[in-house]
Amino acid sequence: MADINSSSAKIRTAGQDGAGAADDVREPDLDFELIELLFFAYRDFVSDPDTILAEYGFGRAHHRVLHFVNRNPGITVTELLDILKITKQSLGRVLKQLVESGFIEQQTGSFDRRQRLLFATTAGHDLAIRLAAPQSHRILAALEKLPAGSEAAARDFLLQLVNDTERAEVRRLTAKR
Amino acid sequence: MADINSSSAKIRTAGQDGAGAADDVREPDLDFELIELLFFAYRDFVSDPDTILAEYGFGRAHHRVLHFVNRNPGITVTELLDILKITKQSLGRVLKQLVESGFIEQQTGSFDRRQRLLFATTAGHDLAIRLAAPQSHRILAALEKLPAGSEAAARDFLLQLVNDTERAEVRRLTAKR
DNA sequence: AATTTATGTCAGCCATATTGACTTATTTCG
DNA sequence: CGAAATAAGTCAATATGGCTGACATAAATT
Repeated sequence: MADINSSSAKIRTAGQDGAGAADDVREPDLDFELIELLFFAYRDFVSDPDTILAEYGFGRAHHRVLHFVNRNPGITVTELLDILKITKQSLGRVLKQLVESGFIEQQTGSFDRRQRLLFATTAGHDLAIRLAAPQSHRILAALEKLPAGSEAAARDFLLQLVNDTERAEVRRLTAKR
Repeated sequence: MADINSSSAKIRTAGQDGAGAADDVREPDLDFELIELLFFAYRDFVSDPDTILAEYGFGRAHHRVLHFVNRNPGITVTELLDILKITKQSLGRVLKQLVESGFIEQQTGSFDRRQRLLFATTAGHDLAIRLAAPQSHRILAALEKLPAGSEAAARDFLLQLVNDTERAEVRRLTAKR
């Protein structure tokens, strides 16, 4: 293997040139710590259900859809799209698979017959609970190691991270029960 | 459009049948609230840099690679794979693009000449900062609305969400400066 | 009656991830 | 020294989950 970059151009190094703080790597006004912790926490948090999902040939997209349908019985397709922030086509594929495999059922709306209200079947509910369990255990295990009030603090922090325009809706969806 | 599911099978509904709490939707032992808040917070948090990335034809994968290279000058490919938890092939593609477009440079390791140490170029550093800025602003704006101590509480909570096996390493990577 | 809305679907494309096998260079170890 | 292990790069094939744009149908609204 030949050497790479033997004539090194302008790269940034971590000091050690004895010239003082001229090439300081720190960027003190940016909260890298929380940026990275959000990445690492989410990385491990979403990986929990993967082995369960693999049993059914499902992916994380199926998980998200099933979760919010189970939690919001009778939700419409449009409402689901607003939550997931994906396109109709992207949702359509996984939703169809969940319906065909018997985890979600559709009912024509009684007020507005254009709507297809979505419900988890018993199997869908059971699977949603199985998928939520390891994530919930991870959260509760974390909170057990932290002082009282940490759950409320975490809730408040995460809610404030949500877009201003979405916060009321997210509060409604998450805090209702 | 024909009706769907006119002969409805076993679906779960949200009460309203006058039969009491027999089909209660709540699952009191699962922390759905924090599960969902993590989803919503992360959904909006990672969307911040998208428009900047689109300027360069990059995606979120490029962002993650550039971020951790910029923050860890001289990181090896193996270390980067451990952080991102993706395969060598997945990393290879985006890393190659970042090198070819001049945001990351490689240097042969001096101790171990098999290694390719990764560094952000000046352009890479500048882009990494541009990408981190809206995420950091989102975090700081959230913390401004919350009581003192919320930053430490958020940090502690997120760190505890990380896998036990990874926590020490994540602490080392994030808390170092 | 015309328009808007909710949903579904087609065709195609792109980004990002996977596995498994294999190569090269280099280091480490017996 | 020679064998084995390691770091990195690459190949081919495949899957998932996003996207756009266009179009169709049914039903509600104006």
